[in-house]
Amino acid sequence: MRADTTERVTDKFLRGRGRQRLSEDELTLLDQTVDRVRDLPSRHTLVRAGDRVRTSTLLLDGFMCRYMDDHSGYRQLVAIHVPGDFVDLHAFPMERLDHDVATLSPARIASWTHDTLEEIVETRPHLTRMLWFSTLLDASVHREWIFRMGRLDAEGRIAHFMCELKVRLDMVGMVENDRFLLPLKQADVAEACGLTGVHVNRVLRSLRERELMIFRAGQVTIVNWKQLSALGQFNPAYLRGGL
Amino acid sequence: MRADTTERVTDKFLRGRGRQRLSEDELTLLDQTVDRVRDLPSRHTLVRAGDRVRTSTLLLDGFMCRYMDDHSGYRQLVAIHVPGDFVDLHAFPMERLDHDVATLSPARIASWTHDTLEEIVETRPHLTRMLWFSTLLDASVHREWIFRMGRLDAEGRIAHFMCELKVRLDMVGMVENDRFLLPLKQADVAEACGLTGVHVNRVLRSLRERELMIFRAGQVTIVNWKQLSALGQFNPAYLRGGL
DNA sequence: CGCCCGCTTGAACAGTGTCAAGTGCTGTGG
DNA sequence: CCACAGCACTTGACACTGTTCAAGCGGGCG
Repeated sequence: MRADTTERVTDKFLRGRGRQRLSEDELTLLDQTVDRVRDLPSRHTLVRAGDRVRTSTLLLDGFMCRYMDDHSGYRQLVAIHVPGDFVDLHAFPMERLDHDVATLSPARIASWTHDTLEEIVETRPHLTRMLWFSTLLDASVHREWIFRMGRLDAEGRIAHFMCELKVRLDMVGMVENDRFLLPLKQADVAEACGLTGVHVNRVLRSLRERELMIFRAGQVTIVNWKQLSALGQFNPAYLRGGL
Repeated sequence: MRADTTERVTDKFLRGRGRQRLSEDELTLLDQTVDRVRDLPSRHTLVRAGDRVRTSTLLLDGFMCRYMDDHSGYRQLVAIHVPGDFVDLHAFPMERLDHDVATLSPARIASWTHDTLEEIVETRPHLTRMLWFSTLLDASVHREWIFRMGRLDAEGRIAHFMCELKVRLDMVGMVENDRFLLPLKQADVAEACGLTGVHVNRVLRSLRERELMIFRAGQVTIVNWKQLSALGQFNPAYLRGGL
């Protein structure tokens, strides 16, 4: 499909989030030290909670998520990832993860061994700091999710979730005319927002009927950004890392 | 009360969470480069969202929190901090924060200038990695909070919250006989758990009557750890960073 | 063609929020 | 020493949001 086999794997990394602070040299280093690039099928688990992890993964194409299971086997998504995101860079300092990492759609990923990252930390303070920064952006998003779950009702949560995805996808050039592909089931949205699938269905209908947004057939159309972002109390500052 | 004016400021840092990986040398360096140690009154705001931050703070004594406000002025706590926690180390790579940082009780803090941290990053790769690690532990806690809000009911959330505090305070020697001081109002617990103060009150009563735990007069007594941790689906692994 | 999965809808119900009133400390001033 | 104010906590009645359970729909794919 894409004719970009020569595209650098770091092409989307930190786009719109301080990428300009990465030197050409640093990007090249990352590109040249990639261990592996590969494709994963949809709904494939890449890392399981508790596993010892020896590589870290950058998402090049597709959607991934991180989640935790409760006692009854229900999932709670704790993060969703779009192209350009390091999905488990935190595994480098942590060694083990407290959650699973999986694809939501077919995905293309690049990975670096932790030995390579070790060497970067030893020799490249500025690049190290940018990698650190990128894991902290994830933490900002986590905090916003806590806010979303703690203070917003079902409509607000879904509105906020969609607003976040719109801005994040926009940063990597994946939104056109307020429209973007989102290969998620309603049940996935429910798992991300702490709701049941049934209720997500009802809220989506309401948002559609009130002409705020449409989510259908794996595609989102933002119809009324102003009202939607107000409903979700959405302020995109947290996605940019305050730079 | 405490006769430890000669105590190192880093005394509690990362205790129970990989502290043994910090060398004596590294701890000494941190101790010697402290910029300021000072006391803050209760309910004092240290950093406001959006402020440019030039120092980072380690909590020595007392309780602090980080929170975000919603449109109607209601708060959502996104983190709570106990002695030994760096409360805003993430401000070093981020420069600005997306949330406020405040004390919940009188507190004693130590701070380092970002210039000092910059120098550490330039010259001390291993220490840098440990500082990075410590910010990732915060992120683990964030994820657990997302899970708490998304998948647990009111009882589960409060049980989980109290279990987390018990383990974290235990790591820094602040629990005796399943009992610890917690200078929070019921309204604070509500803000941490995404509930109303009224409902927190009811749940606390129920937990007390069922002899799972007692929270009264700023003190928590865990009566039945097994049942309480089961109710909160609590597994402390995320607090130790998988080491 | 028929099955399966994801989406849709309805009805009854449970959990949590809201509103309002009341209790019991603790600290303060007369 | 008592009266009172203020604050956190407590309780009850009621409304509402979201869940649960159950049934039906529709389109893609073997």
